[in-house]
Amino acid sequence: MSDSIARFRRFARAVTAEVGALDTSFLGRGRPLGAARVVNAIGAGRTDVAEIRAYLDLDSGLMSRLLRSLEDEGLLTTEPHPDDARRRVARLTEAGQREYAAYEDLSDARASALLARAPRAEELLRAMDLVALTLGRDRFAIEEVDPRSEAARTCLQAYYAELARRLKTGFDVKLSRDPEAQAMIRPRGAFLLATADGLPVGCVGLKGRGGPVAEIKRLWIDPAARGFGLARQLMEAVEAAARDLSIAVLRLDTNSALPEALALYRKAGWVEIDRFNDDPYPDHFFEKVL
Amino acid sequence: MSDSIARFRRFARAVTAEVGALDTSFLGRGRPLGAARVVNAIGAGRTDVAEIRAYLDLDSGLMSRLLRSLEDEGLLTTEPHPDDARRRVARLTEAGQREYAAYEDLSDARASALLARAPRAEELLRAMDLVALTLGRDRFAIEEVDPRSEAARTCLQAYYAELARRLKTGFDVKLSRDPEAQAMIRPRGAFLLATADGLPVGCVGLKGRGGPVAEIKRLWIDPAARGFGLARQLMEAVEAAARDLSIAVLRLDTNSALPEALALYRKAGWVEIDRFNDDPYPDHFFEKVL
DNA sequence: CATAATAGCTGACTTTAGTCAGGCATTATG
DNA sequence: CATAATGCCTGACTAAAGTCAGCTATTATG
Repeated sequence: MSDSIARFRRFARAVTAEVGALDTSFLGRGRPLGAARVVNAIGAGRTDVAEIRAYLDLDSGLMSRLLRSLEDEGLLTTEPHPDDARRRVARLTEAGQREYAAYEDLSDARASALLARAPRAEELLRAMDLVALTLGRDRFAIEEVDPRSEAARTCLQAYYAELARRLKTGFDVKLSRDPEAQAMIRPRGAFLLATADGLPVGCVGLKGRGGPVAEIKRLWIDPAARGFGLARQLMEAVEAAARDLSIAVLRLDTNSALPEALALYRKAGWVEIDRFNDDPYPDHFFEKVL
Repeated sequence: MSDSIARFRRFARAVTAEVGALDTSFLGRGRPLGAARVVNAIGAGRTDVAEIRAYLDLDSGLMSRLLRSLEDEGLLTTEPHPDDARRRVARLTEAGQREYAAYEDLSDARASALLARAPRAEELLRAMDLVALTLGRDRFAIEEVDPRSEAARTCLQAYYAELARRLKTGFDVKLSRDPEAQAMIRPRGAFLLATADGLPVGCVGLKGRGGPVAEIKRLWIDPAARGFGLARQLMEAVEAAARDLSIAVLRLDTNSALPEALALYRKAGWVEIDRFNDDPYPDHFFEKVL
């Protein structure tokens, strides 16, 4: 398949040009690229000098000089790290934050200009998601969030939409047993969100009733994030959360129109049991003793 | 949709890291990036010095010095352009070709390493195609080729596969009137191939019988290249080719399962006519007087 | 508590990239 | 055929990036 390599490389050429153009636009703010990158790294939350150095792959001497020049410009201040006075942390001043915002605006403007001229923007974004997640040096992060948070709701909406698409019967949340949020918040339950580079890419809910039995609900992975073992990671994380909440037995229901989910549960040691609710959508029921 | 911007930018971060890593790997061959880029540009077929300069956006002084240093290394030779002695053309020596091959190997290795770790490589490539074509600074090129050439056959295979997928009846080339290649080669007809950055992305055939009436066949556009008006461009090009061959009347048949094709023909001034063949697949017939 | 390791800083570099004015052939143009 | 324009070259820069040895202050370790 040398053709795949040619296709990959056509892609690489196209994005190289795009990346170069963005760098050039950064120069427009009268500061060399190295300094601009430092401002952006700090603005993005990388405050530890060593961390920035590792991220940007800079020599310590060069890093030091860049910090000094940005300090002279009044864009940042440095101070010793509270836990270790050998290390330093950098912080943007107000002027620095304005500069960072200006760089962000440049990037945002490029992004929206490009999206605007794309004939099928949503399809393009899905493609970009897949590429970003495959190339991504950051792996996935899993955190516990409120199921009513915006990120959680984004995932849930996508989950409902996918069920509606894939179940032969369609899917209407109102007809299903929609767990109220409290059941998926500690101390009764939990709701886990998986993110990649800050954007939500998957979720799973643990719906408890205060007793030793709880249910796994709403396991969903962004199509672009499938194939990386994220569902398994989320399931492991939610089982850990359940143990933490002293849950002894986990249950879940699912539908045979979702074969990848069935396969996952079977492989992860879940055993099939009889129907335990009268929800109209599921046709398979599983249990796992922790 | 500020979320789209966030998604775009996650993509940009991921590919920036990837691009940077490739550049770094180029440095491993003991030559600054500028010089490496020149070697690659020439290796890729850009021999004219002015053309390389425009492509890499280099100052004439800098370009000159890079050429000189590569000449000193024995990687290339320059000579005056045969048509215009002010211009120069650069040519890689054998040593230069070996260096170019080494750079190509580095790129290929990165590409295949990345593709190997992608869980769904074909889906990833489709995504990359779409991104590359949307960002691509090079627009499409249309050229006349032999319908039996490899690139043409790639398109035709994809065309047949798509018909098989989209027609309710399925599609079997053998049951259709497959024009023999001679009918799509001058002087009887023509076959046009659209490429993007060297890779085939669409085709159209003009099937003539020597008389004033000819048929348009095999119009196909790579899904990743749809929405850019390429079908219209190909139709215009094939009409021009038909005029060039003194064709007076063009005909074509198509199927209502391909609504975008029907819309295109109607918009381009084609008028619907009665069935003019007994091919089992088409259910719509069009004509255009040139 | 002496010693080693770590994080960052400074000075003194080199290399790479980029800029600009002027020059020399060569080619186009009125 | 004089003049202008073009394409490339050279010299003489400046700016940015990257390297390296040695320094100081701090923290970890046996």
